Amino acid sequence: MKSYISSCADSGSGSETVSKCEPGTEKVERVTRRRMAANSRERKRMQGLNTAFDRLRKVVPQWGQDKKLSKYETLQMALSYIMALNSILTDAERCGSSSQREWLNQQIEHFQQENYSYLQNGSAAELEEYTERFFSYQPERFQIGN
DNA sequence: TAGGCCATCTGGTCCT
DNA sequence: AGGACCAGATGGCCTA
Repeated sequence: MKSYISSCADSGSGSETVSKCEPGTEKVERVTRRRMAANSRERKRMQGLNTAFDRLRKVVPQWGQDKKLSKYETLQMALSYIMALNSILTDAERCGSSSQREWLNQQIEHFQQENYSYLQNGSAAELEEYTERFFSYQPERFQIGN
């Protein structure tokens, strides 16, 4: 799999180890067990994090159908998506109640069209620039909690 | 082949 | 002491 230079605790997953410790002692064994347990916990933690990213990918607009968003892109998209929804809700409060539904539909459609074309043709940097321009990103407006 | 993205290992730090 | 979290290092895979 992968090779790493470590102090003495091998992962048990096929790593190549350059050992600086004397083998066979109780202390070494204990350290090794702890390191392996820590590695296992870390893998599990990262898997949980990746599961969360996958769930997030399912609820934000995608790059077309096939391209999977990277973690960075997923966070950027989630940010712009939340800001867009927030913007829509904020502006909707200023609308008359009779035309509100129609206006909301127009806003949502507009967001989807604009966003989709950027996602298909633009780079991450362009998307970020677009997001700031289109939504007039103002961090202080979107602070949550204290 | 270079660069981007990712998984994994590891040691440090903080918290319980 | 041990677990959670984090950042750096490393190497594999994929794509332009």
